[in-house]
Amino acid sequence: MKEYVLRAEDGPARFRIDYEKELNPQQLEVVLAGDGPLLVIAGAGSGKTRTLTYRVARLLESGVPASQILLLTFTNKAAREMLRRVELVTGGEHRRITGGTFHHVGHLVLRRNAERLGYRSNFTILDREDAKDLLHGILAKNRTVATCKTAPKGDVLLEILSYSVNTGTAFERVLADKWPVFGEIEGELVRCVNQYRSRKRDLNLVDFDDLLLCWRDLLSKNSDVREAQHAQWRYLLVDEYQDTNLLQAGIVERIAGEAGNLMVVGDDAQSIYSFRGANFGNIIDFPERFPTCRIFKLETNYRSVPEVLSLANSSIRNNARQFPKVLQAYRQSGVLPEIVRCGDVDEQAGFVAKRMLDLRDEGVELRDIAVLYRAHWHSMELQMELTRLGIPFVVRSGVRFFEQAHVKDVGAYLKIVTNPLDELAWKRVLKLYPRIGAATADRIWEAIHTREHPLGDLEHEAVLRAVPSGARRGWGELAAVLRRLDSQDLHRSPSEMIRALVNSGYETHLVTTYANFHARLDDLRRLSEYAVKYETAEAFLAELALSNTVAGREAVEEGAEDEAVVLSTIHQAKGLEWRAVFVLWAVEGKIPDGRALKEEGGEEEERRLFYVAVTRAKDHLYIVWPILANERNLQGVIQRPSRFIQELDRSTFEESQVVLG
DNA sequence: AGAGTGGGCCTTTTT
DNA sequence: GGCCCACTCT
Repeated sequence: MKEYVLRAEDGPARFRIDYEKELNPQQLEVVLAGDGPLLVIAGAGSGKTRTLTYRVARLLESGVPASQILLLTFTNKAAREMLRRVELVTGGEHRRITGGTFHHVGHLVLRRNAERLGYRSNFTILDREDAKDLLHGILAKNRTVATCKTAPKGDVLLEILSYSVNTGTAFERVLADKWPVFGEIEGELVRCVNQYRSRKRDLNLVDFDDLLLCWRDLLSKNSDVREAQHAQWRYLLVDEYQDTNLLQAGIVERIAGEAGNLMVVGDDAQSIYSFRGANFGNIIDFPERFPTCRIFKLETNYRSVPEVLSLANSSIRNNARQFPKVLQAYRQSGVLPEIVRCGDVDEQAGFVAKRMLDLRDEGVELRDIAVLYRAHWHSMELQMELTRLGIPFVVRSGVRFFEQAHVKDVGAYLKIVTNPLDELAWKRVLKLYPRIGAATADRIWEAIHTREHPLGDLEHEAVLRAVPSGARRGWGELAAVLRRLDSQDLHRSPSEMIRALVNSGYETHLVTTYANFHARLDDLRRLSEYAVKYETAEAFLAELALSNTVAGREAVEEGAEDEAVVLSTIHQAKGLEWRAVFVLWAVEGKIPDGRALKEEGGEEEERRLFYVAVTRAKDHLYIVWPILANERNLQGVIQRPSRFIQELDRSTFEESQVVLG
């Protein structure tokens, strides 16, 4: 288990920084500000990370022990980047600060206080797919729901529940407001949700939301815990505050206390996560919640040429709800953004690919180019075109690395060994063997989980009775693998466990099941190497569940994207920048997304998303849209350019049209 | 009865 | 690519 109590022997700082030289006056003010609550409104590209980094350095320099600093970010990537830069600035002193996503730190807190919350400390974390499966199973067993025509599927019910948890709204309320179609089976759905909650407890499982919920409740109900954490983390810094939800704000506020040293940084114009409960009000109302707070603004943009910035400003001006601020360009004038009209989807892909090659000839490296879009599948045609032309690319969307079947399978074996009551893991693994499907898996699980020592009784008569004769051989193999993984000679090392698993049968499964087994085997080899960092399977599994695609990919295959163009959803591009950015599919229905528009405040959120997309560009910005596209079963439907294009000031862009030749 | 396979249909964003 | 359903095979 990773402990979050860090070095006790923090000494005085041994580095010197010339803050006046490194920072602009606005940034400097933030960095040198004294104790108490601080709100920093940081525009896109205004050196937010830089400011946070120097603020941390300054705290260390003035004698604050690293162990008293808690740095909360939104993504793993942001966390790693921040800690790396702190280390750089402070001269590489290995002063460990508690840093990570809310979920990550919540996990550490929960491990430590599991018993108090009614869990055993070897609990495992459900990722989205696991949680969905668990709910699906409960729904399928409910007669009323199963026979009802308009019943939610597992993933929909999970979304409703998650939204209710993250916004602190009663489940029934969310159901009535946002999913009225399910009104008639409300009572049954409530029952299912309650079953889901108790199943998690019985099986020693927590989902993503529990990591936050348990933490918040722990702080609310136990003044001793609150005081301990308040004393431990005397300095809290929170990045991307505009995307935090009520739960997260509650956690931070409880730890910091009313006059605590809480610094929150964010940009209301870049709030794009309200669909999962992010609360705009956290940042807007911060001054009211913390009456003694001081407010700072960072308004100089260092990233983009003024042309890109004018376009961005011209767009976001159309939003009513925002902090007034004027973002100013620091850089010299460059080229105007281009809005490119293409004949159809293939031309759109063709244009982007060709322009990429031109840019490369002009000296822009491929890794400095990104294509951004609203939804995963919007990049399909482009991927084909890039493949055809041999242009290397990495896709930062779609199926996540850690969510691929073979990675999930390996995780499931490890989960069984660490938490033999993990029903989902058992069933996933069982179904990998011949002649074992859902029904047989259920029966075997029933026989196993009632044993006092599930892993010790694999060949017990009572268990064997549940295994039909056709499946006996597979069961024998599985039992042997599990005994091997559970044996002491692997030293409980997740890395060795993965290797042992691959060597004792799983490789055969891959070879017989997947055409691309070679790539998958490579993945597992890298996964095993990556796992060396973790001493216990629990720690490793938690990392698997809490890491997103980007982090996972990068962690596992370092440097693979050195020479490649990046394809990403706009959401995943937040906080990043490239010399050239293409915004794909800028048509009504895609950007803005048709469904998102139906949500309250949907148009403004979609506009902020557009704003995030365009402000990723440093030098070159292309907004591309096709006139014709296929929709459902209709071919060649005429598209309308995005309203976000139409409302732009005409002087902020140049229009062009694709002529293929 | 239950395992396995193929076709049809849909596709928001994520810790 | 994922999910569901209908169909066939054991």
